[in-house]
Amino acid sequence: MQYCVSKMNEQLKPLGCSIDDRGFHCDFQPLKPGVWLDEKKASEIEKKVVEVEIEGVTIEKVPSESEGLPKLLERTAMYIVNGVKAFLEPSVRPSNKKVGALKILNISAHNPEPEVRLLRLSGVAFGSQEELESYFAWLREAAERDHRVIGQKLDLFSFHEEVGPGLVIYHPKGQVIREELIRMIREVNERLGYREVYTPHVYRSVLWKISGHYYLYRDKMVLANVEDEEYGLKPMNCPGHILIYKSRPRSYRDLPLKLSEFGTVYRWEKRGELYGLLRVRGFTQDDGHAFLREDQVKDEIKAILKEVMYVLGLFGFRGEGVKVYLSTRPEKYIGTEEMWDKATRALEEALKELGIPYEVREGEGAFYGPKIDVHFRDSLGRWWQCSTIQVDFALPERFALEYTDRDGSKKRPVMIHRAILGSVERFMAIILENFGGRLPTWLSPVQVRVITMVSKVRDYAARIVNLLKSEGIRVDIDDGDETVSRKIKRAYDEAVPYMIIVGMREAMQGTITVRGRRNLQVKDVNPELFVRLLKDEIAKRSIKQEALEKLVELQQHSSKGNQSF
RNA sequence: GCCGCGGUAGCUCAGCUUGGUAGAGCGCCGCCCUGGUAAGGCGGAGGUCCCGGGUUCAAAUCCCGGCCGCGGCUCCA
Repeated sequence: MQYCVSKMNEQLKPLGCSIDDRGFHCDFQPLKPGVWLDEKKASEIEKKVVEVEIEGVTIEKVPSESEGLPKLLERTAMYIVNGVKAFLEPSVRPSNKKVGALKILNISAHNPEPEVRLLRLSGVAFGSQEELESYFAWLREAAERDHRVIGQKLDLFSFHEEVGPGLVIYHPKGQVIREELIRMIREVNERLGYREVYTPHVYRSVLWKISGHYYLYRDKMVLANVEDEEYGLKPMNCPGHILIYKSRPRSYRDLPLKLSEFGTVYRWEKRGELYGLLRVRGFTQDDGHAFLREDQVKDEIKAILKEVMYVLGLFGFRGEGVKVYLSTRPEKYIGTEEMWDKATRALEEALKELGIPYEVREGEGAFYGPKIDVHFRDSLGRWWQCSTIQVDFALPERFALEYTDRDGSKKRPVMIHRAILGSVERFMAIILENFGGRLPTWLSPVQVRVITMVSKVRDYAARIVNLLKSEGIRVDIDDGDETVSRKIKRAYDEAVPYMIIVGMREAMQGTITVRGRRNLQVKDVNPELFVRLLKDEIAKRSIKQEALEKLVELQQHSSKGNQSF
């Protein structure tokens, strides 16, 4: 690639190539300002790379000449390909195998240093055209599952110019999903002993000066001057919770003190970094802070970890699809080595005692304490990090937190920050993509849709709707004068998990026809039976259509001539 | 913030190269059909062509600026 490009345009000097899980990136330095490539050129390059005969060409590794090269190339290995200098990251091994298929997906600028502007070609390469095709199929699949597309199609949320970029407006159906997620975490918090609090969105900046955010993250904070005083929107919930701790003297008997909040925070991310619900400027964390004695850290971590695994498991993220990382003391840190060792050991022991496999990331901890991050893999094979458990020595210090120990001496508590979903909006985006919009019943904004076959059964349909409503099931009705197949298509398009179809036959018998996902349908169902099974499926927060499966099973045992398509 | 691309009906998009009557499909509304399982038929309404400025007799179309979005880069306590 580097060889081909430099042959095509002498003004572009190859500067390196790296590979990650999304493909390759090749960087070039334009020798004159204004030298650039467009899409037309890119497709010429694609052709040329595939055609070029490099089989048998000697690729010679030569010692990097450090002179005259930008600093960023110091670690890059240099090769000579047919007399042209090329560079590869040390992790990328050279090969003179023929490239079967190549696609340049993006031409962009790469600024490794503020002054250096490189041309970056990003794309994918495969041994054969077929592999490239299947990659495209995957890309199309991912595009169809894009949460921004689903969010609009299912009427969940929207963004508006008048509101501002990165600020989400939730529609009724989107809010149902938010509320269900929050309700689930609320139950988790209850089990863990966290008590929910509520704190304001705006604070005098002095609070952010004490916490240190004002100095470190000022450019990401929303600040406003009102009546000659500066206020700031909260970028984090912890200072608010710390003030609750500080509102009265604390004794060792008061610990652990655990506070939780679904706190909406604002972080002014740069324009280009915003991305649907995955990266926004205002979002809600399922935040929680525990104030602990050192001897309480391990148990707390264990309890949280168990719940994290439970929550991820609810969505089918488990086993090989979950990875846990323990990040240890970085070079720059606060607190004493002894504190760090104790805390890190507590995290490690917690993981070991629970039998959770984990990987240590040496020196990757935050400056204020070690942490555990949990990653999981979605149905498209992508990895995400949402849950985090962080030990913090810094904030107790900055806010001079203390408690009176058994012997009357003043001690400093340890803080744990934890979030299971992380950001509710981000988590929502991930599960929307994971399920392709077809959410489990408990999360579905509309759980059941009643569909009429003829207008004569409207009263019967209304009775069924009322029955479900009275049982707390989210139900709506489609009783317009349209064909049944049209209504069924609409329900599928809107990702409604269950349809109840009623016609003359059902109205006469006092039964319903239940249709679920994957074209599965059961006739002659007793409405009360369905309600019971459905409530059970919802209460268990199952990701499967358990009610439907049970109906199918029951039907197979009976001799009635039911059918499933 | 940087590089590239884009913004036309509620949605998806065509028209823009070459300036001169604003288009399609879906959705919506109405009528017909009273339906048995993933788009029934016919008709109708619906537009500040993102905003501001410029060029021109004339701008959705060409030029400049802004806003918003998209793909990357950088960043993500």
